[in-house]
Amino acid sequence: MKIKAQRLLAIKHLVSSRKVSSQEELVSLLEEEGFKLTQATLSRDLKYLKVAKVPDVETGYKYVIPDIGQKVEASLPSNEDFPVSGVESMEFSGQMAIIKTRPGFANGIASVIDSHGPYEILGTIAGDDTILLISREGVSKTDVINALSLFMPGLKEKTI
Amino acid sequence: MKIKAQRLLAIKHLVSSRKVSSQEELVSLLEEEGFKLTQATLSRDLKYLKVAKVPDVETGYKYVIPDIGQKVEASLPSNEDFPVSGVESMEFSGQMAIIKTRPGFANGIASVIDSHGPYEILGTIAGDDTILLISREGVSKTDVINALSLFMPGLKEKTI
DNA sequence: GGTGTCGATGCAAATTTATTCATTAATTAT
DNA sequence: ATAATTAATGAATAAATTTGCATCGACACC
Repeated sequence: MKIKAQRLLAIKHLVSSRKVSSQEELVSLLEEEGFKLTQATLSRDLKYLKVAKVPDVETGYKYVIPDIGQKVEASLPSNEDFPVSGVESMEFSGQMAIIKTRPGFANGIASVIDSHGPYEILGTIAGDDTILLISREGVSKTDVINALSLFMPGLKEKTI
Repeated sequence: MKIKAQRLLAIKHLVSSRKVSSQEELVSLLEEEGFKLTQATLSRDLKYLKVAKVPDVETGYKYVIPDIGQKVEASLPSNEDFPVSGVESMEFSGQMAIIKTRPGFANGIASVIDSHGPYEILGTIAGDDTILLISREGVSKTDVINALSLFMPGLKEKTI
């Protein structure tokens, strides 16, 4: 049906161009554009479009269009276990860990860790061949290793 | 009762390892792992972790951990309250603090901190976008924030 | 022309999720 | 230590979302 297709398009456009925080709000916006529908229908539309509801700092919640090709890490394509090959060792001290890398690799590896941004890791700082990693309070060494292992398989074997 | 951080980790793990389709379901799963909490708390946890609810063909809906690339906030603010404008966030862990900055800003901001040399701050180390700040023993988190706020107004709002 | 099927939709109920309020526990300041 | 703040949480409630059911209109077929 013609109207529905246009409406879906309008929904996509609205959702991606501004922060919509509830379905009722979106119904109003659609009405301003000449679409007449109820929230129930919108719920079905959003499900059809796979629009997700995600927490947002500013507005509490917002709807987002699913990203299609997003699994890119620009600088390190198609080499998933590259990072770990640069790691020489990993050792803990309290809630800190020191990761020794091959010379010059520390920054690259740290940026990989940062880009994955695991909840467990508060932050990292890299020198030339050493990374200092600070883990969040209440997080165990095992937690850290597990979190990193998700994208750095084999890391466990490097820990002392 | 276990610690909140552990619960957040458990939530993260559960959500990423299976398709959870409602908060009540997740409350049950958490209970099986020994966490006792209500749906209200879980709602807050999910908001904190920015876990999104997304339509799923199999289960209707599911929760997903936020993906890496979604920070498309490419706004370049004015230098009015430099250097705090370069600060993304500040978070404490024990007597350390991790300050996240915009890429490349860490050294500049750290040197500003060093040049003011507040008594409360033992020292800083800067990477590219992260500063590790070590505070003196006996100094509270608030002390640190207050000291820094003297020349970095608005920093308090950046702390997590 | 009837009649059946199907997709779209509204209404209202059911379900799910978010928030308010009050209380308690932690942390920090005096 | 004691007071003052701040953070965490549950119970209850409000708000938001999903869904069952009935209807309507378009189309196909007899």
